[in-house]
Parts: sequence; C-alpha cells; structure tokens
Amino acid sequence: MGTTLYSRIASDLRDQIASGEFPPGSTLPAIPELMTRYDAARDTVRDAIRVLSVEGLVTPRRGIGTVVRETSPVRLEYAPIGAARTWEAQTAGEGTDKLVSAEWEQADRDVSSRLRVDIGERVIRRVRHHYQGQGIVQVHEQWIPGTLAELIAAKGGGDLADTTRGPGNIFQEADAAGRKPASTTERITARMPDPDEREALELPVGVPVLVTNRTTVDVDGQPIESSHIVSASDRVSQSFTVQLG
Amino acid sequence: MGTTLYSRIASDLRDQIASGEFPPGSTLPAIPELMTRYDAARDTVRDAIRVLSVEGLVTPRRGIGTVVRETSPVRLEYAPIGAARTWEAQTAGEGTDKLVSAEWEQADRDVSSRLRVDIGERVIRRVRHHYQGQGIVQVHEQWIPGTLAELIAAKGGGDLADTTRGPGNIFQEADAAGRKPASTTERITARMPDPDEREALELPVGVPVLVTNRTTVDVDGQPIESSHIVSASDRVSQSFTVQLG
DNA sequence: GAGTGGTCTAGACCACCAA
DNA sequence: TGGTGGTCTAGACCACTCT
Repeated sequence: MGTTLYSRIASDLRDQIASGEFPPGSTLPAIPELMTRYDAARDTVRDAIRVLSVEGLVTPRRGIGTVVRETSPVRLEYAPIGAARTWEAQTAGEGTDKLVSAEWEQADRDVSSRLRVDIGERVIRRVRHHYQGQGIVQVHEQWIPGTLAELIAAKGGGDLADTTRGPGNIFQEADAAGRKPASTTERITARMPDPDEREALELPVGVPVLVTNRTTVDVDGQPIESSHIVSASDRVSQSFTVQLG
Repeated sequence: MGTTLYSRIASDLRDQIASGEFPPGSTLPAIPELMTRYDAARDTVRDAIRVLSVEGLVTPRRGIGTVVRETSPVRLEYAPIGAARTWEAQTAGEGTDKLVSAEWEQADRDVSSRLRVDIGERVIRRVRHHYQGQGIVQVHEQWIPGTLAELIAAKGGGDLADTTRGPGNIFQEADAAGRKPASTTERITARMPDPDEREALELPVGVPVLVTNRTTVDVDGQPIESSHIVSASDRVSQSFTVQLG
C-alpha cells in the first residue's frame, strides 16, 4: 500500500493478522527477526509496529513480544434505554457503580447552559465510576440543579451530596419529589482520550473513548440532571431502542 | 508526567496547547528549535510530536509546520431520531446523500443474523455516502430482505437495486407496502479506522470512527432493514431524544 | 542469562511548501 | 532557495519477562 518501507512492513503484518496468520493473543515476529527479513533498521521496524499499535491491532509488551489484540472484544451492553429507570436498573445489574464524589459547587458557563440555570447558581456535581468485571469502564460526571436537590431533601429523599448514600436513582427521586422525568437527549461522539482518561480507564494505545452528553428534563421541560459520560470504547457499546411513530 | 524525554516534551507542548499558548491553527516550534531547546535528537522530538498527533491535538504538515487542530470542530448533528422518517428528512436537509451501489447478493452469516433470514437467501445491499459541506462524513452500508424488496416492487414502489433511483426512503416505501416500521435498535461504539476507512473518510491521524449498527423492524418484529454506519467522529455526533414512560 | 520491546543519538537524504 | 516535516540507518543502553 504505502510507498515507504515501514508502511510496507505494517501493511504486510496487517494483512497477516487479518488472514488469521497471527491470531489474537499470539505475538508478531520479534523486531530483530523483522529487521533481517526486511533488511531494515530497528527503528524502521518499530515505526511499522507503532502504526499497528495506534490502529488498535497490537499491543507491544516488553519482555513478551508484540501481542495481537482480540478482534472482537466482548462488548458489554451499556445503555438500552427507553426509560431512564430501566437504564439505571440494567447498569446496576450488570456491573458496579461507585459514587466517587458528590459536592455542591457553582455552575460555570457549561453547566449553566446544560441545566438552564444562571452562572454561579448552586448545583450538585457527582462523579461515578462504573465497573464491569475486573476494571473500570466508564467515568460519569453528573450535575443536578440545587433547587431540585433541596426539593428532594425536603420531601425526605435524602441528601444528594452525601457520598456514603451511594449513587441512588435520581430519576426515581425526582419523580417522588413531583418532578417526573419526561425525556432524555443524548449526544454521542468519540475522540482519543487525554492522558488522564487513558490512565483512569486503563486504555491501551489506539483505543478511543465514547463521549456521551445527556440531559434529562421533566414534563415542564425543566432539566433534572445533565451528564458527561466517558466510556472505554473497547469494552462498552451504547444501545438504543426507539419506538417509531 | 512521563519520565522519558520525549514524553516530557509532549507533556510540555500539550500543556502549552491547553493553556492557549499555541491556539488552534498556529504551529508549534519547529523540530530544530525544539531539538536545541531540549537538547534532544531529531527523532526524540518527532516522537513527542507523534504522541500529540495520535491524540488528535496536532497535524504535522510538510513545509508548513506542526499545526494545532481545532479544539471544538463544528459537530454536525447527524441523527436526532424519534421517528425514522424524521431522521431521513433531517440528514437529507443537512447534507447530501449519494447512493454508491445497490445490488442483489446472498446473505452471509452476519447479514442472516441481522435480517433473520437464512444464509444464502437473496438480499439487497446498498452503500451510501453522506456528505456535509465539502467532504464525506459517513459511509452507510444497508441490507434489505429480498422478500421486502419484491413486495415493494410489486406494489409499484420501484426497484431498490436501481442505483439511478437515488437513496429514496426505505421506511416510507416499506410502510406503503404494508410493512409499517415499528422500532429501531442502534448499537454505537467507536474504534480507530482501518486504512481504507481512513482514506474514504479523509481522516487525520488520531481521529476515531463512530460505528453504528442499526436494525429496524416492523410491527410483527420482522426486520425491514439493517445498517452498518461508519462516521468520521471529528465531524459527526449522533443524537437521540427518548420520551420516558 | 537470554530475549523481548523502549528510548535516544548523530547524521543523512527525501518530499513538500512558501517566498 | 531555505525551511518545514518524513524516512531511514547503525549503534548504544535501558527496562522488563521468562526460564
């Protein structure tokens, strides 16, 4: 394909991986072997391997070799929504949700536009980590209008800023407080993680994150919550089922 | 952050980009400049720049310099569904849809499980390219059961395998043929593009693709169509609004 | 200890772009 | 023409893993 040596090597190896010559879990030929095979210098071979690495095909491991990744990792279903409560129940049933922080803060420009409150107004910001099996797969940042939090507390629903309470179910709590959730809008995109996200989600090189921005409003169109959700795309997919009119 | 020289350089440059010292559209210091500044070899500096490149932060250009990318590219809304017809209308209104190919073929294992037909059964496969402004942003591969295509043709809806007809609206046509669309299920994930996709979608290094798998069924649960949609994540986001119970 | 990949150097030549 | 990034080399040393 490419006209340069390293891209030819990369192309060859890519084809061999695709053809099953190097199945998932196996290792590619070692760098010295590839050097002699292609009469190339070490860094040229490494350039080729790096290409495959950023494509998400292989993971080089010191002392081990260049390991071929799983082609179809088990993709855990994350959010078959249709009703927010269903979503809450299903994620809880499939994995573990951990409330990392929950505190009052003042809305900045972004939060104010999400929740349609004034800049500086008090809101609750909660951060949750979602685990599936061994590791973390999702970092969920959520904002809730202060007025709603106070309403819920007044109706005996508890303190949303209390970390020891656990994540709870904001949709049920809002409903019980008379603010019935009516619709959710999600916007999904993808990008490469920044170093913090790569570390937090334990992402290998070449794996992007799914970014979901969600806002849930009540029957009057007033926001109940807004979320910024970052998911490891090698372990999470997002599903929707929509009934058509 | 990192303990190696190239990751220190990358980290410094990343911070300077984040702080606005190098705004989008500007260029980083040239490689020779960074070599003297960090007393590093050329390839070490290039390693640092490559890190930022695969993170999607910069795009090196020969003869120009290393250009800082736009932080928030205009994200064209792609699919606020809720009704499939709305979706069709909105994408048509925002951009251009081009039917690249449409032909009969035999269902393989994947297609048979998508459409719930037997392997080897005749289906129609259509490929569409979606354009926004200048360039292509989406490659849409769609399968339609042969029985439905024949039904539509019998009711005067036209030949779905006719490329000159244009993409049309399979949902309306199925409805007119008595197969009313009832629900759509979409599963979204992200990954790095393969070389073909990177070429087709004109993707810079460090930009993942959004992958959407969709199946639409009628009121009897029979699939009307199934789609595999690959979108350029730097130009497309996917939106849903769901009414809650 | 032997083998793996990871980093780094100093130098060379090539491809591309702007003035 | 001069400056930019892109590729490639030969050699060195380091960090890690397995046996």
